[in-house]
Amino acid sequence: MKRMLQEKGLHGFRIIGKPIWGVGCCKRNGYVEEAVKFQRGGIKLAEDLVCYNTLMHHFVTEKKMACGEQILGRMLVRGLSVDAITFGTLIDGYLKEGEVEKSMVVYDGMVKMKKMPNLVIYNSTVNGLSKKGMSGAAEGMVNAMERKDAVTYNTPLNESLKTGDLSSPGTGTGTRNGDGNGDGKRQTDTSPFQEKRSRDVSGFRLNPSPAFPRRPRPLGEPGTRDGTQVAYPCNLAGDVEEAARVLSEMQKQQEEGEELVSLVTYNIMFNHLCKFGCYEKAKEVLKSMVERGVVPDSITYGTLITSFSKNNRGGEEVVELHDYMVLNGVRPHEQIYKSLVSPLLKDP
DNA sequence: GTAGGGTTAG
Repeated sequence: MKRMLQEKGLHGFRIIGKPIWGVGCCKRNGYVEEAVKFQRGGIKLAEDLVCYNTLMHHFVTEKKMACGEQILGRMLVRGLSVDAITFGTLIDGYLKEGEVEKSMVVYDGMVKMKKMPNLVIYNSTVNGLSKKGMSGAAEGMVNAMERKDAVTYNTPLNESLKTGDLSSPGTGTGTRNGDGNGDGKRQTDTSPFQEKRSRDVSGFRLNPSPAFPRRPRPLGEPGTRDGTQVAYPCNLAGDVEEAARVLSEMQKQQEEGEELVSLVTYNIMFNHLCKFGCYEKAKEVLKSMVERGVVPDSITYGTLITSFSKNNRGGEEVVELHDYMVLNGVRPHEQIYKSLVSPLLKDP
């Protein structure tokens, strides 16, 4: 039997008894389906917390929320322990489906079982709320959170920059988006959207679930340095200059030991800086990122090379950018390299 | 020694 499992690629699978390499291992090998079939087919596989959590994650990413609920039910019925990861996975699944209410129901259930929500669950919720346009609610959560990390801010920052879509094609190239633009956009594009957004938020505020949001931990840590709160990036409305300012504040706090800026944060900034034509600023930020020891990845590469090429910044600058990133450890996005960079290198 | 959850583009 064990050999059969191994032949199927289910290495380390155990038929009950000892420490296991359960479904988690199958998943790595792309065999979750097999594991599920085995389970249905009466072959007894090890059933423990990690195994069920892995199944839960699988169902949730397939958007099979009913199955996720079933997994939770089965765990409870069998008296298995259930932890924050079990609940967190389910909560995140609902939020990704835009089902804020249902995520709150699960959250309440968790609290009733005396399980403390952790940072990941809060981040997940902030992410879900932001993507639903409920920036006010998201901001409320962030303010109520005691601990935060880079993930906490990434989605709100991204969403906040997206909203002020000043699409002015054609004028894109050298124009800096100074103060003048701010007035123009307020009168035209964004106002209907903002109205809708604040309605959503107030709707949320009128019917909040009793225990939600709540502080992550009642830990009254005496030594917390306060007054160093980062301005929460909730209403940047496409103002990249302001965003860049917020970023440098966050970088400052990073130096004081708080992990608030990550590679993803930089990638978000690059994306928006380029969209708004702030190429020089983008290069500055790239430099400061590298100097802080953050290595660009293929998303960084793709974002920067694509927009620099699109806007005809000149081949030289694109190549220069490519070289700089490669020298600093990026593995170029292959397709983008082939289509945009290597043609520039042809020398007859 | 061991496993499982959250963030960015196209």
